[in-house]
Amino acid sequence: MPSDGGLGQSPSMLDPKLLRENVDLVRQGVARKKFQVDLDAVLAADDARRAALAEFETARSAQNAANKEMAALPKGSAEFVAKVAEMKSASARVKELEKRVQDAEAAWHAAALAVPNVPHDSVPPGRTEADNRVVSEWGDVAALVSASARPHWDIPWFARAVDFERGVKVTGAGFPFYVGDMARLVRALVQFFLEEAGAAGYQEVHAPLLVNAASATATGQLPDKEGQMYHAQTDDFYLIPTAEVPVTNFFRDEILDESALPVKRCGYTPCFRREAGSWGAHVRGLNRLHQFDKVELVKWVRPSESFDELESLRGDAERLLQKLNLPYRVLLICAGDIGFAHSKQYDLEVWAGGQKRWLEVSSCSNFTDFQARRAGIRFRPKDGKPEHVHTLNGSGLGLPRVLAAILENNLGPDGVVRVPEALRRWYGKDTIAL
RNA sequence: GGAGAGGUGGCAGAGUGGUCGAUUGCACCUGACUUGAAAUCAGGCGAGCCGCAAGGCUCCGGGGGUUCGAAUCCCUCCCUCUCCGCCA
Repeated sequence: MPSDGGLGQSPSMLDPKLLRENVDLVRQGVARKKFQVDLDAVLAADDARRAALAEFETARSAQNAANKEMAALPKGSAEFVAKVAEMKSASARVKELEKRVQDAEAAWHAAALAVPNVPHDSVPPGRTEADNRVVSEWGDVAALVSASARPHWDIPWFARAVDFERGVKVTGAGFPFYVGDMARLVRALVQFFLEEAGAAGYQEVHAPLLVNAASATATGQLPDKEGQMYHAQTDDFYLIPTAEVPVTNFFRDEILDESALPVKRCGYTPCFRREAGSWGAHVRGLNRLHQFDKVELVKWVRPSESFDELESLRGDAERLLQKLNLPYRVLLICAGDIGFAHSKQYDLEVWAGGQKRWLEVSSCSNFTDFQARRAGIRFRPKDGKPEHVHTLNGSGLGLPRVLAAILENNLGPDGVVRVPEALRRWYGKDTIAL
């Protein structure tokens, strides 16, 4: 159930106390990101809200006391009747003050929603993706240069294996059919990713593909990216753009046992993205789709351990590419290119030998307490008050671009693609060609 | 989709207009007793916000209303259960 909080409990994304007591820290952090926000306006709204709250609480306190006295009075007595008359105006005033508090809280909350998470100290400065830092590379890209290399959409049998035209007829652009061996290969990849995640300690969940507005808000898709999600309007549900949304919301408004941390979960789901306005010239074939498959890794961890957990999460994602023998590089995303809710983010990019391009197949991020605050996910320390957990997630991995890299990197002169050894257990043979 | 019954603290479950943020049981924590444990006894035990503090305020599925006063009455939405209908 969506709990948008009553009086006195307005969930915000950034810790309001952090903002109040360390404005400069937040100001510097936000300045490193690409988002613009008027922190002074947020602070002013916070002041206004607290002032209104104090005034309301004083009036309410008096009203409560008077009501307690009345409870002891005989109902019909003259004293009682006089008191009722007296309290009428006081009651009206309390109502008015309460309304003012609600307005002030709504204004403050709206302002606070615009404040992004602050980037971690280890995040490099920069304005655009050109400033992202390559922190490691794996595999031999040069070895993939060959005369027969070509983009996957130019492989003669590709149009039969991944049928975009039939997809257009049945649904629209970006909803292809995978046919025969290609469908098998998709299934093999899903199996492989899930098995690997399970072996790395992630508990598998099979999640809802439609979520309500409260869930989409908690993980940050709403209100920011409303236009990027498909919306089932009759029931007001959103098609998930990533398993991150349902999987992270599993624990929404819950307090976890500290002994259970870190909680690690994985889930395979199709993902649906409208990708409005982002269709460019080099978006062809499997590079960008409206519906695609992905296995997502999600962690809920103690705040003190979240940045170490980010490193191991990234390692879990990297291992998949290594086992598939696909060359890749790891980017540490710069402050200016990092997401709104993110504190630190690594992207994994696989080398597609035919297109001779790097394709993003995973994004591994630490959201610190940003999502947890919005989603109300806490843990109870040994002896103490509940604290927000830190949440992390990463793709492990997104399918279509991995598929593209497999096709392009393993294509022989004979037009046959050799399927990575790691997939044979589920794929059943060692080549694909239709 | 229709009819009916419900939604209260970690769980169970009282409470139908005022001293109820809420009886009680279980679970849990502390202490006593015990060699230790169990049993028993005593005490404690929801969350959030404002405040230097004292203290105050809010929360009984969500939202709105009636009232001096709402867990309790009204409206609305969501959800759960039972029966009927439909259906992979």
